[in-house]
Amino acid sequence: MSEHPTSESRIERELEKLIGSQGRGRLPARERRSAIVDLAWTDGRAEVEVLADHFGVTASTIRRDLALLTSQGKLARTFGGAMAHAPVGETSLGQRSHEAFRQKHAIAGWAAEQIGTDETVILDAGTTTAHLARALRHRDRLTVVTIGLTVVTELADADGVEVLCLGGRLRHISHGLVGPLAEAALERVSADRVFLGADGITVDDGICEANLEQTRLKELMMARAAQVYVLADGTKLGQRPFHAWARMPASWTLVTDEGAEPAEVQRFRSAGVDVIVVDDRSRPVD
Amino acid sequence: MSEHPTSESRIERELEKLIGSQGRGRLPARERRSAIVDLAWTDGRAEVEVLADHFGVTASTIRRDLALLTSQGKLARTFGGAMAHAPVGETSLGQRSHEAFRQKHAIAGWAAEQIGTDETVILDAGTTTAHLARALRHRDRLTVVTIGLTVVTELADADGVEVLCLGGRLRHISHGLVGPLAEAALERVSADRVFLGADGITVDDGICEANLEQTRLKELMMARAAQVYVLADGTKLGQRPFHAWARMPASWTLVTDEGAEPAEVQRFRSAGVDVIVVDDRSRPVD
DNA sequence: GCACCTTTGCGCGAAACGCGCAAGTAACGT
DNA sequence: ACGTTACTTGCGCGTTTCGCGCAAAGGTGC
Repeated sequence: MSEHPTSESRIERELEKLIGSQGRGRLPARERRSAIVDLAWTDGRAEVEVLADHFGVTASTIRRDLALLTSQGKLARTFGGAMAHAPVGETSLGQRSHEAFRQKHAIAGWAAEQIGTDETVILDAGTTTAHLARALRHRDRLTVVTIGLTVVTELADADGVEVLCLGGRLRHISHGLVGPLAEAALERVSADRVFLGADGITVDDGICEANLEQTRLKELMMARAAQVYVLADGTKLGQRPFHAWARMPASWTLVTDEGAEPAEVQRFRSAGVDVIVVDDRSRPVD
Repeated sequence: MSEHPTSESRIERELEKLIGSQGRGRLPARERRSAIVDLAWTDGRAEVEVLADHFGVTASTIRRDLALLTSQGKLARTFGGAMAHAPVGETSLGQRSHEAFRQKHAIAGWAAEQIGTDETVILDAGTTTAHLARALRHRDRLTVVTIGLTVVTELADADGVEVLCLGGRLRHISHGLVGPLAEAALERVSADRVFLGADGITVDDGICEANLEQTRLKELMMARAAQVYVLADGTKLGQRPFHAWARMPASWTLVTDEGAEPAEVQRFRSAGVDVIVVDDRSRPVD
């Protein structure tokens, strides 16, 4: 148009101030960003153009905001805008379980195949059992009893699965329930199978955990199920990271992946443990 | 180069087939898409170029795949690629609570202010109480007792808050726990305050819910707390969507927003109910 | 063998991106 | 009160990415 497109838009901005095109003045940057997160949370996603229009700023500004918020982990950037960043890993299995996704997925896959229709299974807390829960989402006529928040979350919308959540105090680190309430509830149910996770597992002492509250619960779960499985990727075998132990029953099954030391596997087999080594590769996701 | 750039790349493709540049042939479309989801889940995100290179197809194909998978809700599209889609609305408060975000947020904000240090509060299941839980995330020296899965999820990483999850059978529709296990656990705790949600609330009959299992639980929760609050946005007042009712105690507080009918509010006040009407606007998020 | 559907590659115009610069604004110290 | 500093915003511009349409290739069933 004229010689100075810049000065023209400056005039527009002046006018904007005077007449308040967006009404009641513009929000400070900080509030605007907070509001963006708000909006994104409200309807899951927010588009750049819409936001720019809504706040009366240019798309550039919105993009900068989104870049900032993304770097802060409050949002996730998409093509035309951003989406509410459900902190994958906090609620579900995400970054947290990146370590050994394939292994855990494969182990969980094998475990899921063992569970028949109309059975009742107990699932421990932990990322591996969360994978198992995920594998059970589309199952029908199945009852899952659990102390794991991640497990419940995975099955929250699995209409075909009956989910029984034992109560208890929430351990923020593991997202599992522990304490008297869990133990009392456990006394009121029994199951066909129990699938346990483990911070470490040895032939001599059994499952290793951070404290006795957890190991006690694991022992109780084992006592309430006919068949006991321990799901532990190869790195857990023979490890003793803590000093609380859950003793194993006479008969149980160890499910691990090919990353396990053959010598370690042999040690378990020699002790009469039924050891399953699943193939990491070629197990489709969903 | 030559007159036909197309024919040149066709030759390249021919060569690709013969020498197997990507090794062992190309995956069928269906498997490739599955593998893309797998990869995205594994490391959280996947870039178009990387995927194209990995599968030996063009970026166009990958984009089409991503578009398809996005429409199926399996992935979320980002600028240079895609990311693992943690379905926000399923786990936490997302689309589900879209309806009345501001109202619920404001109500929850007021409720949070009532809770003092070292108190124990019972939180019902529901989106409004989930908002309340969210408002309590950064609190310290506080015990939250709940039957709401969304509440537990919100507080899963709130290290300062002691979370006691009552057990029970999971209602997939409301993400709440019900049944004998929940009732039994409730008998073992009491609290300073209880915050209840409601599908409908009337002066004469009290809280309206879909079935007696829930209303029974609500009555139990009310009996276990010194102070009773019902959090219900304006649209819930006077509503009778179902036919199961929870009777109210002699003294209780109704917390609603300005969307409530003044006549309706007056009806509650006349009946001796303590009614709080919070301001929807100007309550910062987080 | 043929017709039909799906998948793939490619080109091209449109959209979105982000970087750098300049101008404006708020906070702070002297 | 004034200047300095840090921050924010708008704009231009080159770059990247997107997605649509078309034609060829591959697969399937009659």
